[in-house]
Amino acid sequence: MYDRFFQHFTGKVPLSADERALIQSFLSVKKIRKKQYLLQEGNVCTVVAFVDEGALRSYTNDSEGKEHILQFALEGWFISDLYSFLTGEVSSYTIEAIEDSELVLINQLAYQELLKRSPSYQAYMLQLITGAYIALQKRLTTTISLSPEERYQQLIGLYPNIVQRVSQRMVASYLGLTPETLSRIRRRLAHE
Amino acid sequence: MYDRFFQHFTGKVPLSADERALIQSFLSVKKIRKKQYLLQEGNVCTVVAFVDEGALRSYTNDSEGKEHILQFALEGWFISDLYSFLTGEVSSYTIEAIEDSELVLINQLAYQELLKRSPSYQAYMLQLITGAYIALQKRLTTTISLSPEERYQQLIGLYPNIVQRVSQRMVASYLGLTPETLSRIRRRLAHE
DNA sequence: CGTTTGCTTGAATTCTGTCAAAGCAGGTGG
DNA sequence: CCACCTGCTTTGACAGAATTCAAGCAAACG
Repeated sequence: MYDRFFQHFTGKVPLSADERALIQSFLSVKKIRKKQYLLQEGNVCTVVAFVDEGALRSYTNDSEGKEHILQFALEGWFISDLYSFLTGEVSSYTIEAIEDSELVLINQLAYQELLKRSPSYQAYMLQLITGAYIALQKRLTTTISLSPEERYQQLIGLYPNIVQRVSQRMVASYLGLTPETLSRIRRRLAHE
Repeated sequence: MYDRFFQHFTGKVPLSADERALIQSFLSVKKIRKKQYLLQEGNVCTVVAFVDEGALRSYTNDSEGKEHILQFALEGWFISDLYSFLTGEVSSYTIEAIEDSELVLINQLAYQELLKRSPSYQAYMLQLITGAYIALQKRLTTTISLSPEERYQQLIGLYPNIVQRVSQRMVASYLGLTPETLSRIRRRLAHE
């Protein structure tokens, strides 16, 4: 159940059996079905979720009600609104399962307690947030400095598995395009 | 010299005189003139800079050589490419002073040593990276979900001091617009 | 005082979004 | 198991918005 999570963990930080047991006692497992929400806009984000199986997305709605996807998360990825999770402010994001999924959850109490009690967990979390920061910086950089076509090509180059599992309208939303424009870009690229 | 830095520090984490002395021994001060570089694209980012006086910006160049500004940093802010700083990979960003500035620098050795030796520093750095993450998330969200006009209005609402000290072409670059388009947006807003 | 740099404005162009329609595919319920 | 329905993708025509190119003007700088 928690195997993939601890595989990810020990890939970054070594872990004794005792400490693993301590950490595991603070975690929980949640199954979530396609189209169900893990977080809804206007609520506080109370968990950090590790994706053991399935796929999720986080998005925000603009003033016209249109969705803008911030992130996809497949197996082995984390998803959360760390801002809301850490500050307790309400979130402006929604996190939704795009496939039936199985998650390992860390709630806010577990997060704070484990930071105090487990040095390995502390080291792991620092790496996790650093990794989230780096991923976000890359996302912002490509968003502001590449053309729509370049953004699409980079996405299929870096994450071909995501494009296969996610509908084109979601890819379009992630890239900041309408589905129509993405369809035309794909046609142009297919005709070389 | 280091006063403003430690003021910022103790605003987040309490600090004994001994620990302050230890930390200070690892820091250095650098003066940098307008238009000089703190980091150039293609080099490794070797420092995290705290702005004691002045203003800087970080930007990246796209395939057509156009600049896209990622961040401004005024007094009391940090600026760096944390990705390059932490991983040792070369940076795709340039950091440039836009005013004569005075900086407090932390290099990579100091960063690692202080993490080992100073618990307060460790706690401070965790908050710093978390803060950087949160700022980046806000930046990305406004970039992908607001119109150019909304982005401009939010910027002058949140950071009126930045708009006053930075040229309009830089504001335009930060907002992802040409200077001409920003000029037209300002005209529309002035005519209500 | 001359040169450079930044801001504004206009006109033409290009790209993306919008609206609409049609074909397909997958899922659901009878 | 099949018919239907809903949502996704594609395509076309059109409108709208931003970029590009060009010029003029003001302010800053050496």
